[in-house]
Amino acid sequence: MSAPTNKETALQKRKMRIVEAALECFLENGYHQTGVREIAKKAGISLGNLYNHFSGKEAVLAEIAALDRQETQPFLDILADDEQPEATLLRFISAYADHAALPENVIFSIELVSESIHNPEIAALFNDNWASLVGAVSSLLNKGMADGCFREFSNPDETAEMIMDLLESLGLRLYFADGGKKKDAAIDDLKEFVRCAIRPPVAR
Amino acid sequence: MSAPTNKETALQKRKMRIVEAALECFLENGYHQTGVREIAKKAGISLGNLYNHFSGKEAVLAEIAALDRQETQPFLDILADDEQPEATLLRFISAYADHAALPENVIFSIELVSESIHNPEIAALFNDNWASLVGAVSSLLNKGMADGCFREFSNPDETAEMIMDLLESLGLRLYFADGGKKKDAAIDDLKEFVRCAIRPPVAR
Amino acid sequence: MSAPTNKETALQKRKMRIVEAALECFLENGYHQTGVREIAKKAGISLGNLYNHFSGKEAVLAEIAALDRQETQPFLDILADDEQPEATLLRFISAYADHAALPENVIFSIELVSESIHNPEIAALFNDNWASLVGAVSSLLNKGMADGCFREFSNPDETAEMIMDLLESLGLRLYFADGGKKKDAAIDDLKEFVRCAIRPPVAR
Amino acid sequence: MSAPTNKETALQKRKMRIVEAALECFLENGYHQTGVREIAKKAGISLGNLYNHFSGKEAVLAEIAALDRQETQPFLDILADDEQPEATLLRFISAYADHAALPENVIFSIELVSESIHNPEIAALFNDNWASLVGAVSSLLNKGMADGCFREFSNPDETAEMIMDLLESLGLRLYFADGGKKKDAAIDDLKEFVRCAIRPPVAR
DNA sequence: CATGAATGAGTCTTCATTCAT
DNA sequence: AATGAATGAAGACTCATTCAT
Repeated sequence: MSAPTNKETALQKRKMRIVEAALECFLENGYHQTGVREIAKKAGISLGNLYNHFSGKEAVLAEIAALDRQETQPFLDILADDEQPEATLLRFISAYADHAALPENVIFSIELVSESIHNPEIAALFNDNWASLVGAVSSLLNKGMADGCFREFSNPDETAEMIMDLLESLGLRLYFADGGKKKDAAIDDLKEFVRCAIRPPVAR
Repeated sequence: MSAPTNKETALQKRKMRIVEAALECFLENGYHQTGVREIAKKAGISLGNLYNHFSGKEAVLAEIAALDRQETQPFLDILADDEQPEATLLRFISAYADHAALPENVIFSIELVSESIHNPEIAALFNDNWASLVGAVSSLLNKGMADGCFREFSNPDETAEMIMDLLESLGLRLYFADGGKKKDAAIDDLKEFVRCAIRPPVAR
Repeated sequence: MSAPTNKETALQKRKMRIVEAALECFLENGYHQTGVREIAKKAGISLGNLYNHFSGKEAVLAEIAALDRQETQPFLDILADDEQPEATLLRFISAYADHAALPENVIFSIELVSESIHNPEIAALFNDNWASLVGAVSSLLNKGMADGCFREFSNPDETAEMIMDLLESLGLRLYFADGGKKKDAAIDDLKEFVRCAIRPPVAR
Repeated sequence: MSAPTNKETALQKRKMRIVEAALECFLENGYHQTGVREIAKKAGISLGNLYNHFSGKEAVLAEIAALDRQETQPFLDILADDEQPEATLLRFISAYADHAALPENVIFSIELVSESIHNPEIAALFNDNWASLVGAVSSLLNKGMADGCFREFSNPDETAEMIMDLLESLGLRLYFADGGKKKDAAIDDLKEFVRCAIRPPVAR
């Protein structure tokens, strides 16, 4: 494998510029309302040249979705620490909620879900990301069950999904509440809700 | 109140036909991918005539969103029975989950949320619906707290929102799982999750 | 010939209402920018009913142009007094300039001329009106020539046309000057110009 | 100043082709009756490409109006010679009348005036052109007054406007007379009229 | 790799007019 | 005479994409 030449990294930088420009546009006006021209302009390149880097508008969206994967890693790292499952889970919730509550992430999540419905390729990327997070949470739940610090879930995978659902939904809710709701309080409520939902039948 | 004339009802029927046609189209191809021509064609009327009934494409979407309100009523009715809060809540969950899991409802929810981001009018209609459901659930939670059959929520409203979030998310999840997941099992898991989340600290 | 019944006059009134409404619309937005719906609405009748009175949008315009003829009469009356040709001509100029300077008349003249280019029927009506005025002025010029108070025109008809041109143009100019020009001063200048143009070679 | 590249001139040529095509269409059917498709077709380009050169239909009209300015220059040149004001003026009248009598110029003038009423941008372009001509005529009149070969105008600017009015109106009149009137005779009559209108009180 | 002119199907919407009631 | 729903062609304009340079 040859080391990346300057040319190669320059190209990647160019691609990055496009992706970033596209992301900005999508967040501001939505995927469908954004024109390829607009993206190229914001990226500072010519319209035609964009097609030398991406096969089309959709490919740009796919690239963004793929890059999203990178942002997932820190959360997987948090979940990897399974010494104290409950503490870890709560730490994860705090961290992920902070991330999911960013308006840009809310908007982009919706845009992605919405696009997923009629676009299998995007759906696949989206599911991938989701599955890796759910899998990690699920592992933690299993560990906690084994340790006896969580109750017996009849279906840990499903429980993991529901916890993730709550986190994503929180972002959406805060977005539409539009400042009228305190993020930190909402996160605390979510933690309380989850803690109750996973604690063993008899309080410790 | 004067009785509706034949003309009036015929007009309403026509409007209904358009709304139904539009709904079908939106579900099949999404709001943005659907052309006004397509709607008119499916409704069996001329393109121009559609504009005699609606001011534009967006107005059709708004009408659909407004009609959605009617579908909400049965669930409010269920929640109104607060004799046995827990049983009522579980009944509501079953009913609403069934409803939210219908592919058409999933798709339409997403389409509506997605549109809400860049379209305040739709956002308002959507929020209205949501608020009425959350309010009803919240009332029930308060009653349950007073009765002692639920734990003390530090914030019943937020709890209600989370329960609703779980229900909406369930639909989405089942939709993307695309047959690979059993609806009934998932609903049971959700009930279990919520039951644990709201029960008093010491098991009854 | 039977006397007009109440019904007949009511109909004419209705037609008048339509014509007036149309005129208002045309002045405000121009003939092409005005929709038939708009006219009907302003006239207080239904869209379909307008077609019971006029064969179409163009027919309404034609009717307006025809009615314009009536407004011409007073000026023909002024010109009919040929005792003192110069005084009469100057009186006519004052009166017609006042009329031609009204914004509504300017706009309508332009609209009519513009439409005349691609529409022979309108052109005919327009020319009719014009010809009757030019004819009357021409008669006056001939009388003045015979009386010796005007110079010998090599072509009185053409001279009459030019005087009328100056009057119509004055309206247009005042319209676009938009308040920056004094109407009365402009009329005085026009009178001076015409007086010089028609006086005999040696000053009286 | 860098020399225009081949590309630049090719582009300007393309723009010219569009402008010419549009002009043809406008003359034939009028501005409002002409569709953008028609222009593109006549220019031999695709519909969409027209929008790469002009922001819209109106911009094409504006460009035409702007180009009209160039045609004005020769007349300004004629008027610049103020050695013999009367001779110069008469030469100008002949030249401008010839120009103004061309059917295409008549039609286009009307179209432009008509559009000016509801469209300030076009009005501005139109006024510009007009003002430059009136200004030049006015200068000449002033020179002629100083030389004593013209009478004392109480308002030379206004007089200049009236002379221009006569010229424009002549075109219109000849257009509607539609062959029934001799252009040259009409021009002679106009010259006679103006000569009388500007000569000093006592014949030379 | 870079450019932006060129494409043409596609967008929503408006319009004058007709017609059943 | 009166209504307004129905028609469908025409309106201006946008778009993702291609291609010659």
